[in-house]
Amino acid sequence: MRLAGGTSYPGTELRVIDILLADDQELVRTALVALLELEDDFHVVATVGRGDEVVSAVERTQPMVVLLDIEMPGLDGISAAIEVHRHYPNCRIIMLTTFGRPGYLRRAMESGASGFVVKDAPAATLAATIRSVAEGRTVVDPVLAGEALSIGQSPLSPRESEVLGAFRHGAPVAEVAAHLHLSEGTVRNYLSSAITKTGTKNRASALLRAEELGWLSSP
Amino acid sequence: MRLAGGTSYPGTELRVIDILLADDQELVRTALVALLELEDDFHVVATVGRGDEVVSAVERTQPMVVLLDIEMPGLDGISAAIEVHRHYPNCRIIMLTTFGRPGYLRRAMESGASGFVVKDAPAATLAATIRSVAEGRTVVDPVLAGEALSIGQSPLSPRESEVLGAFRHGAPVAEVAAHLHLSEGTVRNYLSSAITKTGTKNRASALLRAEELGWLSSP
DNA sequence: CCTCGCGCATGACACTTGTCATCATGAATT
DNA sequence: AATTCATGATGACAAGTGTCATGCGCGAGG
Repeated sequence: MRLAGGTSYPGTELRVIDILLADDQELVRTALVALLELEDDFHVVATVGRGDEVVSAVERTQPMVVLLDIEMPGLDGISAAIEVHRHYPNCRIIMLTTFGRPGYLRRAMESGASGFVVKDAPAATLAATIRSVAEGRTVVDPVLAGEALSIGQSPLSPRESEVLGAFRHGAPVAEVAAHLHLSEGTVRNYLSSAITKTGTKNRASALLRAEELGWLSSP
Repeated sequence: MRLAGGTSYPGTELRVIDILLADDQELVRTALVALLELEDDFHVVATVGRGDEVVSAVERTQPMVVLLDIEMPGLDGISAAIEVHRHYPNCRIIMLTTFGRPGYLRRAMESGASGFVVKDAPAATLAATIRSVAEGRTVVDPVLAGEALSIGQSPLSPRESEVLGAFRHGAPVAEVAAHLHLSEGTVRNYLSSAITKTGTKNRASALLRAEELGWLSSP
């Protein structure tokens, strides 16, 4: 069965695409395998539930395409993509994630990914993306791509996004300052400029906005 | 094929369980359908992507079991469960969610659900839960049930959790006070006691803790 | 070379938050 | 009838937070 994309004529032999799937939720992972295996030109050769298991699984199974969720324990999807791309540059990577954060998209593509699909997309989109990417093309959800271009990249300096991100657990300034080996004043200055640049009025909303745009560095 | 649970002998006729699936992410929804349809005693009669479409879909298709994600646009899963349970008390409900918030579990069961499965669980667990629930039993992940019992219910008064929840978007006190038609002082008092009861030091961490335990009222 | 941006720091100031004491009301218990 | 308790309010005070001016050193680019 084919959900979308590609062409196959009677008598044409099928080129099976070997896929590795990385997603932290077991049920979703298994379900996606069931979905992908409905296509007769897809074959899932391995699945992993942690980012830090991706590279060794790629080594073992040599898949053609790797589907990577961004939110994963151990190692996030972007970092995993960088690792895979460094060791196996011929291996195609598709990011598959819940949120279409424009900043994520940019970093994903810079990390060596060839495709970006949100979990809100229909199954046909995923199938079509896998086939296109396997053939060497680069595929990004057009809506997302437009958003990413219109919003542009993060206005936050690396340090600003690092400091802002350090407040994700609601710690007070003093703790964050100690943790980053900075003075409290410095932390408040970075915070202040991050608040200004995000167009918000306090750290909490700055954090929310930065997060929804994918402007925060490493989790 | 059967992943787990139940018994079937050669010659025994199969009782097919009609299922309605509600999940906001199209890809996950489709994938879960593919997974469930692998079982020859499951049949997915309808899927919806919004909480406020659940009841009418139940009316139309009269499923035996409803699988409800908690996070959904339109109407959250718990409220949807209450509606379904009121109109169709014979229809069995299973909550299927990303997080095992103990508070969610409690409210889910009070809302008339018969089962609670986290998306981290293996597919066999879901299948077994569906079969058990269809036969009239009540099934809750034992780990989760233990947690819920050990933590107990929310110590926050309804008003406290409402006020605390109003800070989810990072608004300052003045705005929240205006929005809730309260004086600023009152808001700060509720906030203060919520902070105390969650054992935290500021509203941000109070919010995080309350959220992770499922202590906040309506989204 | 010299400016510009970034990283880092200090100190001062105004404003926001968190805590506490106190008080009033109405509903539910005892 | 007395007590408890959630709701709602005020005022005062201490901490925490956000802004700004100012300073220094460094590296990249005009």
